Amino acid sequence: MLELRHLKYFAAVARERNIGRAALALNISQPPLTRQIQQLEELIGAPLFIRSVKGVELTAAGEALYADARAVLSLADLAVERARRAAHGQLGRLDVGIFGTGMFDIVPRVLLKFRNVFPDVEIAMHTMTKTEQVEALRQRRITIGFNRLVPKYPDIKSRVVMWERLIVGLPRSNPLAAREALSIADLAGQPLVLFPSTGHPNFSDFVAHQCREHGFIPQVVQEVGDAVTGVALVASGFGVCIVPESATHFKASGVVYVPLKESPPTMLDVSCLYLQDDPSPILREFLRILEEFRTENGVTDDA
Amino acid sequence: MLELRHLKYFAAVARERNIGRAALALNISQPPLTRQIQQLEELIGAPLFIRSVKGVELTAAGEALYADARAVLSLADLAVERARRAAHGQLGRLDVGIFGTGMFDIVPRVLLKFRNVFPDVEIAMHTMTKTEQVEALRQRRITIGFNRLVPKYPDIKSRVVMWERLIVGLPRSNPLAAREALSIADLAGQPLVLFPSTGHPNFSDFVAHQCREHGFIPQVVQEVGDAVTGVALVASGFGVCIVPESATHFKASGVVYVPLKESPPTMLDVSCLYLQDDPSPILREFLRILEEFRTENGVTDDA
DNA sequence: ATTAGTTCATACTCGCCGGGTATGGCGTTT
DNA sequence: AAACGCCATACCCGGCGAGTATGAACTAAT
Repeated sequence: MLELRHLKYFAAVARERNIGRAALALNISQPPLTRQIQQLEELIGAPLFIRSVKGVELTAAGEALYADARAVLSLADLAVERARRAAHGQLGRLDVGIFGTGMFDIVPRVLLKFRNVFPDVEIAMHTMTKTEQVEALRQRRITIGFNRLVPKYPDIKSRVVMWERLIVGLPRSNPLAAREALSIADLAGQPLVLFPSTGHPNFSDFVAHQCREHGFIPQVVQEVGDAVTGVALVASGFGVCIVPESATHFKASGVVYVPLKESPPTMLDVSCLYLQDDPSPILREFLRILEEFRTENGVTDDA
Repeated sequence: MLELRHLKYFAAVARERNIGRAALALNISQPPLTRQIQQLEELIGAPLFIRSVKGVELTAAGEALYADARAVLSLADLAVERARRAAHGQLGRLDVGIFGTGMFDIVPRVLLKFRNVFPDVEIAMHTMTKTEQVEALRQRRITIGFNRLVPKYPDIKSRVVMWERLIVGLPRSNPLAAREALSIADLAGQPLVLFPSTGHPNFSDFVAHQCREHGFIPQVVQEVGDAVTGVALVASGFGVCIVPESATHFKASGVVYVPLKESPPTMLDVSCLYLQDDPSPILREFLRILEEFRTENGVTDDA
């Protein structure tokens, strides 16, 4: 049976054009090397070297094999090296579930930090809803997910990546648009655009809850799927909209963003989800990077 | 030390996701397979499988190695196969030295026949003079050469590929251009364009000799390097030109080709040269094809 | 709960084969 | 003729790959 040993020895002899010198280079004695070469020639079914008094030279078959043998040997070395790197999470693929407004600011910053440390890990991003993320995590289609307001699941852990302030998006025509800051109470009676309504608890529920806390029932004029659509509706005068701060990265003409002055300002999380018992070394490395990110930015799990 | 055995066994286990079944497929028993996998894991420095009661599944490192292992194994198989084919002359490279008028007809026909039988042998053609061909053969830069009027060398054998008739190229304005056929004697007094003058014996010497045989001293007006230049000079009225028949493949306006009627017509060889003791299987196969070609066309070594 | 049936791991023996030393054959060099 | 270089052969030893028998851990079924 062909073994890497045969190819390694053969390559040494082909390189040195001399069996004795090759044996020296391989740190073995000459006779066993001769034997291995003979075995290989028998396996191929043709001589690989023509022996002369000066040493050996390659036959056509030997020439052909030499080219391939080097390729096999270096590929085998590479395979071992890559397996080692994969074991330490330095190689492979990180599938990430992302969501609407998350992709504007915080998610790219975290992923960029990760990519800087592990440039050989391919990062694939998939936009999906919260429930899709949970499903995909369980099926191992993604390794981590980013989302907000994540409920507790028995098999899924989560870690807050950052806390975001809430701000109000209004059409420039609205009288409140001129204010320096607003209170949630100021929005009583204003037509509200909410999003999204799927996957409880969600941002929609969260905003409605905040309104009730401040003593009024929100007047919902429209529910949409994502923040971008919401802001678009605000721009065309449908009403006002409470959005996380990162939504301001989405500029829409005719929309003014005004901060909320509640103190401490009402905060909304962006969290990272992952499977409790996923042994992937890439995940472990990612979580390490995430912890660094949290301490750099002073993030804790409480609001 | 890593061996192909490790990769082969590992690939089988990775494919079956089960050590026992993989052992069955490999025609060995289960314990040694377990041991080999453990060895491989120790070599890599990380587990490749996570064992469960249902069987095994790949870790990230295992996943990475599996992809590479298959590549190494198939490349190793390919290497053996290609070495075998190279040993039988079915793979590799045939460097051919060719010369001016040879490339018009006979050389392509022989090489095409060879290519049809050995499509995986790369054929490289190099135009060079007779002396360059001999030099290149000795330095193994070419495996075969084609040429005419090849002298005997101690280390080089030659084999006639075909015999060519001689014909006369004349400008249309020349009175002899109207004849059906010419004798060499008819050319007495005509201005002759000869080629080439390097590398004796050469075609130039050959033609001069023929003229003397027919009782006149040739009146040489110009010597040029190759047949194409010679015919070009004839076209512009420099004189007449004796060329091998295959030169008629080079059409030049204003040139008329008239056969020589000597009986048996004076013949010129195209021969194939090769190194006496070149062991290359490709050369052997080429010579075999060449012999076929000779019997098909009834070629012998005598004129 | 017990049993039967998975799966992979361990313990031990056997025999092949890779690697060692010693030596021989052969051709070149001095 | 002698000395040298190179590869091949002969022979021995020990490691390791492969085999059998058995254990350990867990699941599934009765």
